[in-house]
Parts: sequence; structure tokens; C-alpha cells
Amino acid sequence: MKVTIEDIAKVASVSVSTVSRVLNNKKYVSEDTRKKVLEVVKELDYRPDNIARSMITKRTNTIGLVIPDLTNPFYAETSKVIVDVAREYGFSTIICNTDNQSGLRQEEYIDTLQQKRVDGIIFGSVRTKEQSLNKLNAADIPYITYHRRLEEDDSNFVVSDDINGIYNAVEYLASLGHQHIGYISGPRCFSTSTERLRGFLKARKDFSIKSDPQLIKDGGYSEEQAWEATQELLELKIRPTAILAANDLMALSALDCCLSFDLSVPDDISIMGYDDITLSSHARINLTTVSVKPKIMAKKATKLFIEKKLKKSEEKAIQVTLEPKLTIRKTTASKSN
Amino acid sequence: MKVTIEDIAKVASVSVSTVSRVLNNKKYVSEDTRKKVLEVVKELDYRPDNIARSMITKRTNTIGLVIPDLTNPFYAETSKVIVDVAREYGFSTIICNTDNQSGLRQEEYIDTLQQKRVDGIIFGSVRTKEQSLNKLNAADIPYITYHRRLEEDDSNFVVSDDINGIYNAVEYLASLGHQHIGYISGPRCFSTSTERLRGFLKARKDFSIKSDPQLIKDGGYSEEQAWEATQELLELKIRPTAILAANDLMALSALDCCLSFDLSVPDDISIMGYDDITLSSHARINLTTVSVKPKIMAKKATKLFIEKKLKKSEEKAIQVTLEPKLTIRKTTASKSN
DNA sequence: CTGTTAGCGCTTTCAT
DNA sequence: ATGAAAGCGCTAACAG
Repeated sequence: MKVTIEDIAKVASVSVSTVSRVLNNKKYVSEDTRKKVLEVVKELDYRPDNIARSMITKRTNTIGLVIPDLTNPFYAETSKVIVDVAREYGFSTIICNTDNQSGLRQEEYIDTLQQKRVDGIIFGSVRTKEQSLNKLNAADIPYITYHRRLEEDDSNFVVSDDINGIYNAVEYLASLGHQHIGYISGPRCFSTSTERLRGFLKARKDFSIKSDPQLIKDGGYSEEQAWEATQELLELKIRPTAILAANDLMALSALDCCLSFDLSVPDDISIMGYDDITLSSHARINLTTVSVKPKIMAKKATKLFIEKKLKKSEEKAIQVTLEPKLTIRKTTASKSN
Repeated sequence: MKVTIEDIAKVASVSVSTVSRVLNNKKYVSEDTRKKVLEVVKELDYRPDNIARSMITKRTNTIGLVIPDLTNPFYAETSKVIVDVAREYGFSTIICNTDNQSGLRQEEYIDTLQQKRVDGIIFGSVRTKEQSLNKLNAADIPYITYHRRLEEDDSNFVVSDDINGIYNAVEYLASLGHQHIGYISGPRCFSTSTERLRGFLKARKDFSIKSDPQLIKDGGYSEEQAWEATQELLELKIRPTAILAANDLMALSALDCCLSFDLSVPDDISIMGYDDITLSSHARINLTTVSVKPKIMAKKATKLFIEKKLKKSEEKAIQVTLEPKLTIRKTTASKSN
């Protein structure tokens, strides 16, 4: 049979409330009884039942983490950080993989998390409009998004300044003499896609880059689709001299595609990504990119969320926009001609 | 205030037990009352409180997943599968990243999981001897390991036949004419390391491969250490013509290291891995390896575990050894001379 | 078929 | 400083 608080109360010949006090480090317990209780606790190898505890305290010390795909390096990296930081604060994390089926799966997960009474939820991906999150507001379950954000302006988020990030990327490419820049975008429904595209368009204007609509392709933030997009770009009558992808995953795919076209990077064509996932800095890859420091973003989101919303419950929304940093490596070079 | 079963009982003018019956799809409820209750449930947007439910049923529909490093592609892949399969069966999964600090962190996590009263735990990595798991036996919390196994012969596991796998790898390399084969091993404490090494030694004898002790290095299953190991192998007076790494991660590192030595793979040297993580099949990599089909392994472990141990609780241990398959790609070739 | 009641293991008033 | 007792929201006998 399981050892309960009552058992140890009996053995220590005190009341259950005293035991509870000791266990929760409350005041009003004499040193003697505290010691005695702790002894019995050890002796009987008692461990508190968090379920029963949650029943009363209404807190589970558990958070939910909702991401689209755990095998995507960006999410693997950030998930790990989140799990680690949460643990430091005494929280467990239930991981939810929506598999990009955003809609259904995500809603299902939100229901589950709510029923499990998690203290809060961290989203690694939300569409700009996300109906299903209203439930959370109604149920008064706090949540935050990182990487992407909702359009509501009272939402909690930690994101990178995507407009500026891409803007700087284009500026850099322009400075290398590139005027035909292919852009591989993400799906419209995400803030990351619309913002980055906006940054691209803005920069294109400012640096008088060719504005052929054919130079903008949707890569769907997927490797396969990015490959196809790259292929289309490479087959254009006037082939772009540089390709800028809205994230590293797609840039990597573009890199491979160029290789399959027997193009040498960066001699024949420059490739640039966005995010700076760990993989990109790898010796074999060395992708020039815009670094949003995914781990730092995730860490910041988790810390702020736990501190401001879970430990306390501040009214003020957490809204952090990190300045990304141009990270020049070896997949970009001056336009050859 | 939160809607409880009592509220909906009141509104539907039935008893709480009837509501409970409806919610749990139990028999002995008339169609009429069932319908009425369900209506009220919807109307009040009631959702059951799993914490309270667990209090009685002793089941949380939650499992723990303990792995060393979520960013290691092997674990990212398998974790995703596990989370997905668990979800299909109605289980949530709490993810625990031990960060290779195996000892402490793992024990801490086991405690937490136990207190959270998870229904079971899946381990992606255990040392051959693992003290901390005794607690689980004592607490009667079922667990299974995949990939690696404990030495206890009544433990649950799904692993690959590591001896045979490496044996076949060596046989293959021998058939290509390689006699100087460098082997990069993992740390002694894991079954994967000892078994694979055993397979290597066995094959080395059977196929009369050179048995210089210098040809065996410890790569610690880490990229950095594998890099160093490779370096040492390449600097040997008689440089091996092939390097076999005990896992893909280290093989990838070896690949990079060879490149930095300006060696062409497979023309100058053959490289082979073990596991067949998704990355290895990538066009840019194309690593010859021994495929243990990590996803299938993880899926099988999760399914069997949930079905045999969580849904039922069969006495008989789950012990599955999968036959790995030689997967020849482009990092191996006949010995050049 | 339906309702009543007794807990699950713990925290938390409220007394003492 | 300590104890008694009242629940948290739900399920599971047990009675009808």
C-alpha cells in the first residue's frame, strides 16, 4: 500500500496537519516535531501525491508545450531549452506535437491540456488568427507564444524582429551586388511569414532590387516545398544570383537543390537563411543567416512566462521583440559575373 | 467559477452519478437522460477535471519519457513517434531531458514522475546497471526501455540486435577488401556500446581483420569526442581504410573530420554508421549504415508498452530484439590501392 | 435504470 | 505550536 500523510502522522504521533506543515515548509512547527516528522518521512520513504495536492491547490506544476514538429531542428532545440528551464523552476512539461495539422490536432491538445489542468501553455507556433485559443482565455489558462505571434495586441509573446531581420539580410545581399534575389517565403497564416515578407518587400524597394513577382515563391516552411521553389527559381530565364529563404530549414533545402543543379555555393549563387538553428553553423554547412538565437528566445519566453504569469500573475502582457543579428558565414559572396 | 459535475447534475435534474455514468459511457443510462445530460454538458461547456478523476481511478493517462538529449536526431525522431503513438492511445507524455548527466538528473526526474503519478515510463537510454529504477519497481510503476537495455533479464525492452548488426557491417566492409578498420565505440556503460563492440570483435576474428588495439577508440557517443577519435585514427601510422562508428551521429562527425583532412569519402576512406537516423539518408549525406529503423523501434516499444502494461498489466516481460538491416549508401566503397 | 454516500490524499481554515 | 474537520471534483459501491 502507498504511504500517505496519515501513515506518517500516526508513526510520528502528530496530526496530519502538522505533517502537511512540515512538508510545505510552513511556519509554526517546532524544530523538534519538524525533525521527528522528517525522520519518519525518510524512514517510510514517503513521497507526496501531487495529484491530491493539485486537487486543493489548483496548481499542477506542469506546463504544456505545443509545437508543430519535434524533429524540426528549430523546435527540437527550443523544446529542449524550454523543458530544461521549466524543470529548473519545478515545472514538468507535457509535449504536444501538432504535426502541422494545426487546426484539429492543436485544438484536441488544448482540450487535453486544459483537462489535465496545466498551469500554462507555451506555443511554438500559432497562426496569426487562432480561434482555439479563446478557450484558454475563457478557462483563464495563461499562455505565451514564441517565434510566432497572434494578431491580438494583448497577447504574450517573445519573437524576433522579423521585418528588420530580413531587411538587413537583403541590404547585405544588395551590398554584395545582388540584384536578382529569389525569396522563398512561408505560409501566409504565420506572423513570421508575413513579417519577413514585408521586410523583404521594403528592402527590395529601398535597395532597388528587381521586383519580378516570379522571384517570390512559397516554400511552406517545408523542405520538400522549398526544394521545388528553389528549382523553379533556378529554372527562371534570368536566374537569381542569390536566394534568401525565410528560414534555415528551407535554406538548407535550397542549398541541396543548388548542389543537385551542379551549382557551387557561393561561387555560382548565394544562399541565405533565417533563424540560425544550430545545424546552420555546422562546419559542413556554414550557412549565412539571420540569427534570432532560437535558444535564447525560448529561454526568455519560458523564464518570463513562469515568473510573470505562473509564479505571479501580472496583468501586463509579456511582449518581447528580439533584435536578430546578421550572421555571415560561407554560403554568400559577391555577385560573380 | 468552474463548472462541475454537480452543476450539470442540478441543471439536468439528475444525480451526479448519472452524470458520471454518461461521461464515462457506462451502461445503465436511458437514452433520454443520456441525451439530456449531454445537452447540459455542452450548454455549460463543462469539461471533466482529470485531476479529480485521477484521484479515484489512480490513473493519469500520462506517461513519462526519459531521454538524454532532445536535440540528438535519434531522440528527436523517436520522441516524436512516442508522443504521437501515446496520443493515439489517449496518453499525454511528460518529457524529461536528462542531458547525459544520467545519474542525478535522471533520478530527480524519476521522483517527479512518480509524484505526478504517471502510469508508466519509457526510457530511451539506460545504463546497463541502473540503481534508480528499483524505486519504480517498488512503487509498481511499469517501465520499458528502447534502444538500450538493462542487464536484468526480466526487464521490458525493444532493442536492435546490435551484435549481429555490427557483425554484418564488418562483414560488408571486409567484402570490400578493407582489413584496417577503425572502430569508434560508445561508452562502456550502455548495452548498445558493449553489444556493438562485441559484434565488432567477433566479426574481426571471423573475417581476419587487423586487430590492432589502436584501431578501437572511444567516441563517447558524442560528436566532439568522435571527431577526436577520428583524428587519432587518421593520424595512425597505418591509416585505416574504413571507419565504422557505433552510431550515425559519430559517423557524421567522422565524415566531417575526414573532410577536414581533405580526404574524399568514399574514395580515400570509407565511413559507416549505425542506427540510420533520418538525417543519414539525406541527399547531402548518404551515409552507409546499419538501419535499426529508430521510428519503428520507438513505435513498437510504445504500442506494446501501452497495450500490455498500461491497458492490461501482463506479467510477461516485453522483450523484443529487432533485426537491423545493412543499408548501403554512398560513404563506402572498395578499398582503393 | 437512477440516486445516495463514502471516500481518494492532501491542504486549509478554525479552534485550541 | 498543534489538532479536528471540512472539503477539492470525481468515481464506485451500494441501495433502491
